[in-house]
This record gives sequence, C-alpha cells and structure tokens, in this order.
Amino acid sequence: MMSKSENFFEQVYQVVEQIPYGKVTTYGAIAEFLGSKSASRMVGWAMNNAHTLVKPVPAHRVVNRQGLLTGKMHFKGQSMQERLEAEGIVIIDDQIQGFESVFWHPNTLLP
DNA sequence: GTGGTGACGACAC
DNA sequence: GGTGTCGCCACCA
Repeated sequence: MMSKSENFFEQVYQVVEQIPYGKVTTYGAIAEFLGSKSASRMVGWAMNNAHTLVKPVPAHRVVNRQGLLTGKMHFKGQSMQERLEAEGIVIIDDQIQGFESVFWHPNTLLP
C-alpha cells in the first residue's frame, strides 16, 4: 500500500489549499488539526516540500503562531507580504495586523 | 543505519 | 519576562 508518511504531508497540503481568500492559518493549527499539535515543525517542512509540488499551494497564507511571516524568505518572486496585502490583510513589520480577525481554523472544514 | 536539520510551539528556569 | 531547551516527525548526507 501507499506510504503513510505521504498522508501527513497530504493532509497539510489539503488544509492549506482550503484556506479561504483573505484568511490565514498557523503551522500549529494545522499540526493540531492533524493530531500532533507539537508537530508544527513538520508543517513547515511540508511547506518546504510543497515547493516541489506540481499543484500550487498558498503557503503564503500560513504563518507562525505570532502572526509573523517567518517563512517569507523562502518565497520566490513577489514577497509573501505583498500577496497577503493583496488579499486585504494588513501587515506591518512582517506582522499581521488583526491576526485574530483573519485567522482561519482548519477545524472549519469539519461539520 | 545514524545523525543532523528544519518555513514552530510549548514549557522550564 | 526573556532566554534556553526539548519535542514533534520526515527528509538529506
């Protein structure tokens, strides 16, 4: 059968792609949704691997628990901040303003 | 097969 | 209250 390892990453990609426009989520929230809240590092690593995916993943909508654009350095072309601002999100000093207002929980996918 | 690393988070001191 | 350390799981050398 298929490797279970892909399931974890697959879940991360699925959740990230389901992030609605103008909303953002955190690594910890995704990790928690997957069942391992402490596996936030794995979520970040999944984003790194998402780079190799054929399917586009809005990784720019994923920030750390503080609402800081920690992974912006990994983005090519336009900055991560520009993309978020284009969605109506206000960012000052790499920090999302009203982070709680734009914070989207993966749990929203559940009924 | 082992060790080190990583776009983080929470806890201990 | 800031700093330091561990934990989590998967990938690379």
